[in-house]
Amino acid sequence: MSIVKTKNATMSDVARLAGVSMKTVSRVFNKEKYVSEDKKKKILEVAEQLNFRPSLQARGLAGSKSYIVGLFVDDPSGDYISKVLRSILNRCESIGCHLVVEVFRERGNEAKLRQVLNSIRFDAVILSAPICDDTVVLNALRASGVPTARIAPGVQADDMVRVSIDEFQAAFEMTEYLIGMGHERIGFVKGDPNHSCSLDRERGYVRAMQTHGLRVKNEMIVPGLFSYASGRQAAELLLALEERPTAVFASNDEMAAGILAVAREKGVRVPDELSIVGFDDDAIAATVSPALTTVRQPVEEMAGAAFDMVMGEDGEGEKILSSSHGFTLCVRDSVADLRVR
Amino acid sequence: MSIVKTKNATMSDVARLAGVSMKTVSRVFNKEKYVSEDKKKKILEVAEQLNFRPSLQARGLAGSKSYIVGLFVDDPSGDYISKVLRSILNRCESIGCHLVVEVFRERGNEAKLRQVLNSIRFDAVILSAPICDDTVVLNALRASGVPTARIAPGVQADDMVRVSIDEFQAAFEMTEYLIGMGHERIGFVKGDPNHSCSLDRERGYVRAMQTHGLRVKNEMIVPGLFSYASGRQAAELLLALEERPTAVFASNDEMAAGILAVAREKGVRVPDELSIVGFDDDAIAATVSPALTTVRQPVEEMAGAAFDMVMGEDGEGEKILSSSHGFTLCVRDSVADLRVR
DNA sequence: CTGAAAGCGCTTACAG
DNA sequence: CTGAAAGCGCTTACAG
Repeated sequence: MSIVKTKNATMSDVARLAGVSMKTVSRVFNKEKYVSEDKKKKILEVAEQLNFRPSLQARGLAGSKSYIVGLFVDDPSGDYISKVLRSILNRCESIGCHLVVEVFRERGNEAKLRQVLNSIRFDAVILSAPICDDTVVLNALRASGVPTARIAPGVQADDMVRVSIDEFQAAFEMTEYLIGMGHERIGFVKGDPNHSCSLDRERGYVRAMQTHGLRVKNEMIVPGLFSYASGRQAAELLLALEERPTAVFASNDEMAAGILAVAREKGVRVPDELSIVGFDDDAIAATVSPALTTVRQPVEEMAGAAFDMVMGEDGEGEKILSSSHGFTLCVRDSVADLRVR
Repeated sequence: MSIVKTKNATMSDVARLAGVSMKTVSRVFNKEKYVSEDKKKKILEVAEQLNFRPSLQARGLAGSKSYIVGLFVDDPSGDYISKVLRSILNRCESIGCHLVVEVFRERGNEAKLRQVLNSIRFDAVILSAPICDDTVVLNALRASGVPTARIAPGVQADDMVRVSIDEFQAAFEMTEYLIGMGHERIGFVKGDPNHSCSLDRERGYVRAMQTHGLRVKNEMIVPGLFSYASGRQAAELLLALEERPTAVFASNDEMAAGILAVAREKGVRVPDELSIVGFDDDAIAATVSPALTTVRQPVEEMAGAAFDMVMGEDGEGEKILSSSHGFTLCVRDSVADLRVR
């Protein structure tokens, strides 16, 4: 019943057995230079034998680095966050640090913020949307001095790392694509208004319509929340219109999938009677049928870049604080070419 | 450029300003009893004013608790893990501890295991499949004395917490459901052989077939890996058969979605010409069209139970080490009733 | 109900 | 290239 819990070896154990001081052992594990090869070898040998690793808690307390990076999300679900997670976890592994995930469901949750920021010392914190635009969070992070990276931010914060794509341009091009396929009555489903990209995407749509001399009707722009369910609701509105759109641009793929489902239930053929496009190239986009034409954004690459920049901030030389990433129009089967009719 | 990083207040700051010893402050923050109400009030007041929270790193080093729980996964993606994550993150928040996620891609990765287990002191570790059956991991965890919970484990380990559903029975009932709908030629797509549930589900299928006097043909059982792509491959095999199945039971919903897509591409009508059922009630199940009939397992409830049990292990009284959860047959639109023909 | 002392396992800042 | 001392911010084990 009472299994002996083998106590971990400590740095001083290693030092003693290797016949050196703790400081020298510390040097080896922190990859500092100025350790003679033979001592280094001996230390590594003893450490291996004792199965020694420096304690995260002890280093975090004693030193200036914590080997912990934080990822703050509003919701840990969904394909988008999965990609972010996967990418960051890979990076953490390769540099030997660890990821702590924290959930901030509502905006400006100061209690949670203090709880987290005052108790854990992070080497860096990465913020996904919409938290990356929560000024309460940003200010607290700034006050605490933790290097911070923001993925797809909206509000200005020039002191923090940011990665993004040109949301406006991507939506503009997608809309132009639809127009190029002969569509004129194009509906638009907005994203969650809490996400700054929602407005950018909407403006891209509007601008493209205007640029091509097409009328932007209010009834053609309906609200959405980035969820499948909200996509379904949007579809109900759009399909109830007297003059139905021939194409709908949903601000993300989940909503596009919801629209697709409703269309099918109502016997509206996609893409023949209704073309549908999304945004993100979420896993769902290639899965539904017809597969969704969408805007692919390189989420993993972006999250990786955010990590690299924010963890490199302390280095000497000029620091890179911002990177803009490319997007691709991913053409699949959900758009009809009206020009061939 | 050089913003003053406001140094966090420490417990001794609070003690000094409140006119008590550190130990008393410590008592308050650890909710120990035997602190007079007035001192407690004063301490809380000062702490609030100083915005004080006990340091995770310091408590972890000094005390027996670390306030860190680990979640080990083989892949952080997918709806299943998202649910696990969400559930555990909720629990962590409510008891004031933090989640560290670690990825173990291959089995028996001793290097990573030592790295993680020797450097971080966890209060508990939660293992998802298939890591929960990796004996190297289990032994290391046992040796380190960290309370461990396993979600849907296969191999025996009576000293560890486990949560599960009756995979065999669920697959049995789903197969019986298909048989009850008049199907006799029922194909089966296996899951990833690394997951113990795969074999259980297959056995449930086989047993149900036998129980109802139906022939289990080898060609009707095809391999799969729980991925959408492997579902597609399985569909190619099954649909190329001279005697096609009238129904296919995929070991999870992602594969079922892949089968559905291939069927549609080949002009095979679902469910009229081919019924398809899955397992998990993954987000994708309700999203595809027709919506998939599937087995719903209460993943969040299971993960929550795992957390509660493993964190309660230290308590006095008998500890609950195992919980079995209910599943539901979730009937949607992907099965044809052959009896009405 | 309260507190003084020691110690957790490292890194820092120095000194050599 | 190497090391001795102090200290990080708490909890533990005692003593009262």
